[in-house]
Amino acid sequence: MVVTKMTIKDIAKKAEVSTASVSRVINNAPNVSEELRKKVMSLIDEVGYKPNSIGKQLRTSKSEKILVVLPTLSNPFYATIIKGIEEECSELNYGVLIAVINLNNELERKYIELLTTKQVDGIISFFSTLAPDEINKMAEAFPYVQCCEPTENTSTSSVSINNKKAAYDAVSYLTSCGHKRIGMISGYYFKTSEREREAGFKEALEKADIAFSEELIVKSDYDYEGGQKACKKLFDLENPPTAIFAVSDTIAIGAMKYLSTINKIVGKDVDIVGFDNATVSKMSSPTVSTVSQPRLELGQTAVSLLMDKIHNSSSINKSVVLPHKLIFRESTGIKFK
Amino acid sequence: MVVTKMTIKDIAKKAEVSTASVSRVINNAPNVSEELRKKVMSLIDEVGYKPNSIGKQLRTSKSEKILVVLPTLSNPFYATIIKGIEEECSELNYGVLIAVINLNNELERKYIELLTTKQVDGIISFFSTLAPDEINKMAEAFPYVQCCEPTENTSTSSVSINNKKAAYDAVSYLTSCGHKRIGMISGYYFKTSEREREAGFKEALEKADIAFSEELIVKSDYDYEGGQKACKKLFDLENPPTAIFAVSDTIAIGAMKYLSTINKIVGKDVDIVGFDNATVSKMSSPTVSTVSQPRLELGQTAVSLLMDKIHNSSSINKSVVLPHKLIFRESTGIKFK
DNA sequence: TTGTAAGCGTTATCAA
DNA sequence: TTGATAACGCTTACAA
Repeated sequence: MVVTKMTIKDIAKKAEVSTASVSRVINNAPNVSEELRKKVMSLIDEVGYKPNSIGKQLRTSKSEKILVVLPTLSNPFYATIIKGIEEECSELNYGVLIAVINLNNELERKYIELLTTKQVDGIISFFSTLAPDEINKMAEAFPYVQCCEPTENTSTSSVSINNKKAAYDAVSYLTSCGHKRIGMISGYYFKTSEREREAGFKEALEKADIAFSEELIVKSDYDYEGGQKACKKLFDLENPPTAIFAVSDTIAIGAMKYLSTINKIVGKDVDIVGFDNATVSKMSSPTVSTVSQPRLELGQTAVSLLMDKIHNSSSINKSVVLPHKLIFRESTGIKFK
Repeated sequence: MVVTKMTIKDIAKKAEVSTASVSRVINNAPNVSEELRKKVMSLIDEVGYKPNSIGKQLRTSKSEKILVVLPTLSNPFYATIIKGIEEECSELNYGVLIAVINLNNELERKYIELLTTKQVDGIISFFSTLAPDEINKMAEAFPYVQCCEPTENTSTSSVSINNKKAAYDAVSYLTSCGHKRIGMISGYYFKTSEREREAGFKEALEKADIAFSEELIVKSDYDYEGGQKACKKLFDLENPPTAIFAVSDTIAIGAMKYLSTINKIVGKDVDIVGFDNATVSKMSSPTVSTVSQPRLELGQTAVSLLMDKIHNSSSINKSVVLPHKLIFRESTGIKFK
C-alpha cells in the first residue's frame, strides 16, 4: 500500500521520456522497446506509482467496475449470488461495487447515475423501483441487466429461474402427497416473482382438481413475524389447510412457529415448503423443505450478460432461465428426514 | 431518467453564456444573477443535463461517496450497521458503496485504491487483511475508519463495543447462575474481537474463582456446522461444561442442535449465550440469549468519525466505545422466557 | 456579475 | 519507436 502523489508526468520526467511513453508502458502497448519498458517499469515499481483512474476514466469513458443494485442487505439470499458475480468479474479484472436502495426511488436514481455518468460500466439490478419504460430507456443506452426479479413489462437482458414452474412443482409435490387443502403465504414486495409463484400455485391446484379460493393466498412480510401472522390467518379459516407453500424460508419458519403454538406438528399434521434454500432452512427444527435457486450460476450468468452489453452495445436482449430444484427436508414428512 | 450526452459546454453554448457561469449555477455559487440562474436552470431541466462527475472529481478530488469494506456478505450482522451508515450519509448527501473482500488481500488492495485514487472520499472498514503498519500509513494519508473489528496494533479512528467487557458480562451472568464449568466456542477469523472475548471469558472465570483450562475454549467456523462440531468437542471432554458462551448466535444454534442429539435440554441441562443478537437468535427454538451490539449507532458513529477525517485532515484519531447489552432468552433458563 | 483560461491525470492522434 | 500536444468535462483564479 505505497501511497504516492506521483503522476504520469513525474514518472516521465524522472525517466526522461514523454508521458506518452509511460502511458504506453503502463497499458502494455505493442510498440515500445524493451529498453524503454524496463526503464519505466523499474522506476514505477521503485516509487510505487499508481495511475490515477479518474484521469483515465475521464479520458477513456471506461471504469472497469460494475455496480450491483440490491433492494436490501438483510436478505442473505443475495450473498451467494454476489459471490458468483465477484468470481466472474475478478477473472475479467472488473471491480464489483454494491449499492443498497431500500425501496427508495430517489436513492436508486442516485446510484444509477453512477452508470449514466460513466463511473461504472454496467449495472446488475436485483430489484427496481423505476417504471418499466424508464428501465427500458436506460437499458437501451447503458449496459443494464436484471437478475432474479425483472420488473414486469421490461425488455432488458435478464436471468432468473422460472418462478411459476418452481411454485407449480412445489405445490404439485404437496398435492401428490394427498393434500386437498393447501394454503400459500405470498408477499407484496417482489411483484413479479410473487405473481408468477401464485400463478404456479393455482395451476398446480387446478391440475390436481382442487378448487381454488382467494382465502388460501395470504400476503405477508418477508420475515419471521410475518410468517407467524400469515399462518394464523390461514388457520383461523373455517377450513384450514393441511399444507402450506411459502415464498421464503423465513416466512416458512415463522409459520412453523405459529403451528407449534396451536399444537400442530409440522411434517405430520401440516406439511410446509419454503423458498430459496436459505441457510436458516437447514438450521430450524424441523428443517424446511424448499425450492433452491442456482445462486452461483445466477450471478455468473448475470455477469456474462452484462459483459455482452458492455463490449457490444448493439447486443440483443437475452432472457436466461436457470433450473430450480426441490429440496425435501423434515417439514414435509419424516420420511424425508 | 433522462439520458443525454450533453456537457457543460453544450449548455453554455445554448444559453449563450460561459461554461463558468453554468458551473456556478450548478453549484449554487453566491454571485450569480437571478436572471442567469433561471435561464440556465430551465435549459438544464429542459435537456436533462447531468454534470459528468468524473470531470468534477478529476478537478476537485472529491467524490461525495464513501466505501464500506466488508469481509463477507453472508453475515446479516452487517445489514443494520450499514443501514445506520446509509441513513447518516444520506443526510449529508454522500453515496455509500459497498465492497466485499472475502479475506482476499489482493482484492482488498484493489478496493482501497478507490480511496487512494480519490474515487471515494473515505473508507469504513469492517475487517482488514493488511498489516498494521500498512493500515496506519494509509489512515494517515486518507480518511479511513475501522468499525467493530479494528486490527490490533493500529491507530486509526474506530468504533466498536468493548468486546472484553461484553464477554465478561455474559460469562459472569453464567457464573452467577451457579455454573462452575463453562465452555467457550471462539473463532479463528476475527482476531481482535475473539482475543478480547476470550480474555473477558477468562477474567469472568477468575472473578468467580473458577479454574480455567485451555480445553474449555474451542475454536470454530462461524456457522451452524461449526457450532455443532465445536460443541461435540466440548461434550466429548471428560468433564463437559454445563454452560456455553459462543461468539456468534449461529454457532450457538449449532451447539444447541448438537446438544439435542445427545439429549441435553438447553436452558435446563445446559445454558447457552450467543453473540450479536442476530435475527436467527429469535427464530430458533429455544430462542438464544445473546449479547447485543448497538448496530445502528455503530454505523452512525463510523460515519461521523469518517466525516471528521474527510473535512479536517488533521483530525485526531478517536476510538469510540459503544455500550453492549445482554439479552436473556430461553437458552439460559425458562424463567427468562 | 460574468468571462477567460489554466489545470486536474490520463490517452490518442499525429508527426518525427 | 518515440514525443508533442490536444482532448476528456469540470472548477476556479483572475481579469474585466
